[in-house]
Amino acid sequence: MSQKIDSNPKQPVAVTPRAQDYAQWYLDVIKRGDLAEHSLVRGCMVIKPHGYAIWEKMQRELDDRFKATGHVNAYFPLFIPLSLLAKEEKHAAGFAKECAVITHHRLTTVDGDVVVDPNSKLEEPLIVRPTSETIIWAQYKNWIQSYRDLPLLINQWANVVRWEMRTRLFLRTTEFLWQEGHTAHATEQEAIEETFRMLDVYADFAENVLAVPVITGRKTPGERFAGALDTLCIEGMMQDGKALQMGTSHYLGQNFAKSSDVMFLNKDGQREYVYATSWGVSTRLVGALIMTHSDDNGLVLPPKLAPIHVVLVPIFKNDDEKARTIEEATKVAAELKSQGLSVKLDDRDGIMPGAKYYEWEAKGVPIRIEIGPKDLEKGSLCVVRRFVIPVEGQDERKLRKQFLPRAEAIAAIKPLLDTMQRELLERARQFRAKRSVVINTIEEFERYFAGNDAGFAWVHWAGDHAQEDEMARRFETSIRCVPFADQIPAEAQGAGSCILTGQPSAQRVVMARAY
RNA sequence: CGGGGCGUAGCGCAGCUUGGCUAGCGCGCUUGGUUCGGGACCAAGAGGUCGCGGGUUCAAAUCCCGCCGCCCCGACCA
Repeated sequence: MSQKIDSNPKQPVAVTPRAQDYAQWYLDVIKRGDLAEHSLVRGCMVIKPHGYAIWEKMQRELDDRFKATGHVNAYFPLFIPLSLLAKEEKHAAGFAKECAVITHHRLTTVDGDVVVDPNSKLEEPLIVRPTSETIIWAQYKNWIQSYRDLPLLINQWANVVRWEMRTRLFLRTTEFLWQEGHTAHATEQEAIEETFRMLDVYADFAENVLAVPVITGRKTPGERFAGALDTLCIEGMMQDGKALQMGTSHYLGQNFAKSSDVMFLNKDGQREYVYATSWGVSTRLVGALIMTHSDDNGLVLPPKLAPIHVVLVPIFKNDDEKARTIEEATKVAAELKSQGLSVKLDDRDGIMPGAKYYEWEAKGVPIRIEIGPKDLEKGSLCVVRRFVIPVEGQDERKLRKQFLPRAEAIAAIKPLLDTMQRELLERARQFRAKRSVVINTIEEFERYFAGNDAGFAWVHWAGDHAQEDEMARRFETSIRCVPFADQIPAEAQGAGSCILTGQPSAQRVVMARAY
């Protein structure tokens, strides 16, 4: 039930301000940005071309990084025999509640209705993959004989299905797109190094491409991936102060090698189980992107992920001006394209320039260039940034806009995109810093999360799983991660005592509400 | 699965309480014209199994029964 917030019904429904209703704002940004929509299937979404283009850019960046670290892509089946999934007990138990199950393979017509043919029951049900460890390791068994076959470094881009009870566009849908890396190693140490290496890839990607600052750390046993010995993660903070898990990297030990019986002959001629990792990020990252950078005008994209870097809007009053401004815009577009930029010329007729501005802003295009008759006369271009770091006492819209001599303007675009990329990361860092706090007592903790500006609480913790649940019940918070040493800000360093139990604690953890 | 809400044109809704003319409005869409430096205007159009199935009635979007679907809030999760 989206509510109209525009008093003037003649105007299109704008984006609900963040401050008014954050959840609705998120949905509005997606809608106005033309990123995705609900489908006919409950819990599933349609990723529209603009949203998919962003995902494609993420894929490209990630895939390059995977290749650079020695990985190759492959593809494994969507369906997993039930017995295969069941082999690794903890893993199977972890996913049991959210598996789609295929039980029949044929339809038939009864009295004009198309129904499932009861005679087509499968001997063994198939599970739609919630993740592919089991099916992949069933193959690895045949691929790995010797230490010479290791390491095996494979990634796949795929869809997976997890039958969640409640869904949100991009953040949690029944079907989603992701990549899953599955590697096999001869030694524990090598596998653990891989787990950390890929977490670093994710962290680098998050900060340098998504412009989302992340905390790297380790999940507590209760939050660990089903079947893993260790789960590492990157955690981001959204604009409502909630944490979002943006990627995970798991050290699986020999669990899957044992359940799939994958052994290799080492240099000493002895048979050993191989050591495994798996790691993944999903289309959830699009949600992270939206919730980190976007504003009340709609989507804001870091230039490195923007499907369109620059949109050109010609402004004209008559056919003559139309011809001349479009001609100039076409030239400018060509010059920008030759710099490797992605450029869109919006020469649609019958739409007011202002309407175009709103539309492309809602879609997150970083830079707009307006070209009107005055620019033709002066040999100038009007360059407008999608966002600007506000300056006290100055009109933001004016601040975003600059009139530059043509050549100067064209030369300025790439540096400006770089600047904007940097500013987004910096802005997000500052926001996170502002919404992070060191807390030492449970009373203080309670007050903090009772307020409207809660974010990350750095607290000492020595509790167990049950006590984590207690915290969740009382405050709706969870331990997002046990951060690595280099992630801990100066003011949060040092040992102390657990916020709940008072037991000694070597370091602080990050607690927050989470998506 | 528990609690709440909603299904009427592509989107957002009114109409239902108290059954009745040809089912309406805004946005969007099409065509023509005037416009165009921050969401244009005028005119003429196109577009509907009123979620589905029964029932009551001379007559159902409206009343009754059954079903289906979606959204929101909670218990699970990338």
